[in-house]
Amino acid sequence: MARYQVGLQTEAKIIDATRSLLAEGGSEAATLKAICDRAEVRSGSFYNLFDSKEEAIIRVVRESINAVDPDPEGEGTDTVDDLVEAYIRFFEEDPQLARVYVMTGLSTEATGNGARRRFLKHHVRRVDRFADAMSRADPSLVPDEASVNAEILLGALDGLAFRWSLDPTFDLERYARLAAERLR
Amino acid sequence: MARYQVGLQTEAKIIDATRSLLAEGGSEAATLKAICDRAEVRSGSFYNLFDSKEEAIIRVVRESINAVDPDPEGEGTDTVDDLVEAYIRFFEEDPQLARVYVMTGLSTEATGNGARRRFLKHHVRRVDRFADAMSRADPSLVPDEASVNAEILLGALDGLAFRWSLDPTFDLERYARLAAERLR
DNA sequence: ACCTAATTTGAGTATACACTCAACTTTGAG
DNA sequence: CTCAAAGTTGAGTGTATACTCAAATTAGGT
Repeated sequence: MARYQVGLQTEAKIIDATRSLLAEGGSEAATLKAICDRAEVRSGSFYNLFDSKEEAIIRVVRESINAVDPDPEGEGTDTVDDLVEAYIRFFEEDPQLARVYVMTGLSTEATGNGARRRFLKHHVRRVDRFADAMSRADPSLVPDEASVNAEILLGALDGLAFRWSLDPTFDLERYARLAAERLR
Repeated sequence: MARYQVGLQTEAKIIDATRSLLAEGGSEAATLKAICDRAEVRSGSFYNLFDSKEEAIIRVVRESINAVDPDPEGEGTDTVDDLVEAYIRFFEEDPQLARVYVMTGLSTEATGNGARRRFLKHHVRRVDRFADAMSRADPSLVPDEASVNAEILLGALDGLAFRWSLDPTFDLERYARLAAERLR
C-alpha cells in the first residue's frame, strides 16, 4: 500500500493533522472526524492507509519518543551536558512534538496499557544512557550510584518539562540547565 | 440535597467508585456506566446527586490536589524536609489518591482546559510554600533564588512521582529524599 | 491509449456514551 | 401513623464515536 505518490502525501497529511491535534488537546481532541477534517480527507481514505485510529496516534507518539533521544546507538560518547542540551533543544525546536511527548508520553492513559510499558522501556534506556555518561565523567562512581543519579536528573527534567507544558512561558531551558548543574 | 442518610451514603459510594476507577485507568476508565456499576447505583440516582459526570471527577481530582498539600494555612512553620516528607507520606499512605494526582493532575487533559489553570494555580502555591521554607532555612537566600530552587525541587519530585506511577515498584521514598538532599 | 491497481468518496452501520424522566419506593420529622 | 420530600429505578433519548464498503475516480506503468 501507499505506492503512489498521492497515497504517501495523504499519509503525511493525516500524520500532521494527528500530531497537531494531539499537541493542542491531547488524545481526547484527536477524534477520527477531527483528524480527517484537518487533513482534508474522508474517513474511507484514512482507513485505506491505517488499520485504526490508534495506529495513527501510536505513530505520532513513537515519533515524539524517538525525537527525545536521537541517535540511540550513540556508542557512549555523549557527555551529560550533551544529553541535557539535546533534551532542551528538542523542546525549543519542535514544541509541538515535545507537547505530544509530555501530554501523551507522560500521561500514561494515551493509548491504554501498552503505552505504559513502551514508555517505561524508553525511560530505562534513557536512564542507562545518562548513567553511562555520568560514569565516564567520574570513573570513581559505582554503577549503581550513577544509575540513581541518572534517575533523579531525568525525573527533574521530565517534571520541569511537564511544568512547561502547563505554562509555555516557563523558561524550561534555564531551569533544566540549573537542575542538570546541581544533579550532575 | 443529600439530607437523608441514604443519600450521603450513595454520594460516598459514587465518589469511592470514581476515585478507584480514575486511579486504575485514568479518566478514560471513569465512564458513567463503570462508575454506576462499581457504586452499585443506577444512572438516575447518580444524577439525583451530581449535575454531570465531570462534577464527580472534579471532586476527586480536587480531593487529590488538596491531599498533596495538607494544612494550606501552615503559616510558614514547615521546613523543606517537612514538606518533602509530607509529599512522600501522601504517596505511601494513599497510593490510590496519589495515582489520581499523577495521572489526572499531571496529565492535563483530564477535564479539559479548566483543569490546567487549576493545577497551575496549585503548583504556584506550592512553589511559594517551598520557597518560603528555603528562605527561612537560609536567610541569605535572595527570594528569587529561593523560588528557582523550589521550582526545581518540585519539578524533581513530580517527575519522580510520575516515574512511580509508571512502575509501582519504583522506590519513590528513597529517590525523593535523595533529590531533596541535593536540591535543598 | 489502455488497463489494473491504488486511492477516494460518503452514505451507512453498530456501538458506547452522557444524560432524562415519569413512575415507584423509602425515609424520617411531626 | 401520615405524608411530603428525598431517593431510586431503568427504559429511553440523542449524539458522537470508530469503522465499513460498494461504487467512482485517479495514477502511472506498459
